[in-house]
Amino acid sequence: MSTTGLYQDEHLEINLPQAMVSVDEQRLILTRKEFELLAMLSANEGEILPRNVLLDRIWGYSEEIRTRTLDVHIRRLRKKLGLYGDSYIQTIFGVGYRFQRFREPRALISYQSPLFAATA
Amino acid sequence: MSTTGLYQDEHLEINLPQAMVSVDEQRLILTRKEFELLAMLSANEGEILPRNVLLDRIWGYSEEIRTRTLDVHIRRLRKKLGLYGDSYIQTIFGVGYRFQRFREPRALISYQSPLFAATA
DNA sequence: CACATAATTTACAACCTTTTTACAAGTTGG
DNA sequence: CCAACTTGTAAAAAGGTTGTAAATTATGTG
Repeated sequence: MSTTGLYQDEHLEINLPQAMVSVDEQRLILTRKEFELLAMLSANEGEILPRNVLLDRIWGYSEEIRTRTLDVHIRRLRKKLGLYGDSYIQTIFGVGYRFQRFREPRALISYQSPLFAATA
Repeated sequence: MSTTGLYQDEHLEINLPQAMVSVDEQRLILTRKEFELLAMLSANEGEILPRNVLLDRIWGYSEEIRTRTLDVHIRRLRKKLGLYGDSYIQTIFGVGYRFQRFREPRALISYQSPLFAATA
């Protein structure tokens, strides 16, 4: 996301200054925490945000606090993002989460190494 | 809304200098407070106006004053705006209110994942 | 593979905010 | 002074937000 606080791609539009988010032209109603979470993630597009950083910045929680609150909020956010939820918000196992720009799904390409090709 | 103090769309027309508001060509009779509220909101189209700002600017109330006056006036205003009341004046939970331009409702698009499409 | 750890998911309860209704006091104009 | 209108408040009802618990599923490691 740029420093203007705007993000836009084929499906998703985020306007941080105006606190507006749309998916496929459809306005999304986010709660404050959901919005803060998406804001923080998308403002750092492509960067991995560790759990403890998110919990600190958004909740003010220190490391000692054991909670699943972040996970649940991630879930709610993904759900509201609909079809694309999982594609925009990636889980980095054991570390945190990352927002990534939408990428058109590509057909998978098979590769058969000539080295191991069966001989007729 | 522009700096001219005019707002107009498919259904609603607001003329601040002349203090005239119409919905679907029908003149609306607003009380002073209702008008001030709509004026302030519409003059800041798209912007979230926090409760405390509205209460300060329109009522001169400081933060300490606990009152539901704003909510009740919002209600009366929405009611006079008729069918579109809720669409023009959005509630930002825990924050305030926002005036937004009318948006034609869009038809929802169904999506059938090819992965789960029934095979004929 | 078995185990430990992490994340996902669902459901729920507590808490807080807004909405709605009704009423009473205040105001205005004839 | 009366009638109609405006305004603010109280209180109940409705609704939204948030964190947690707990069961389930996924992931990584030896």
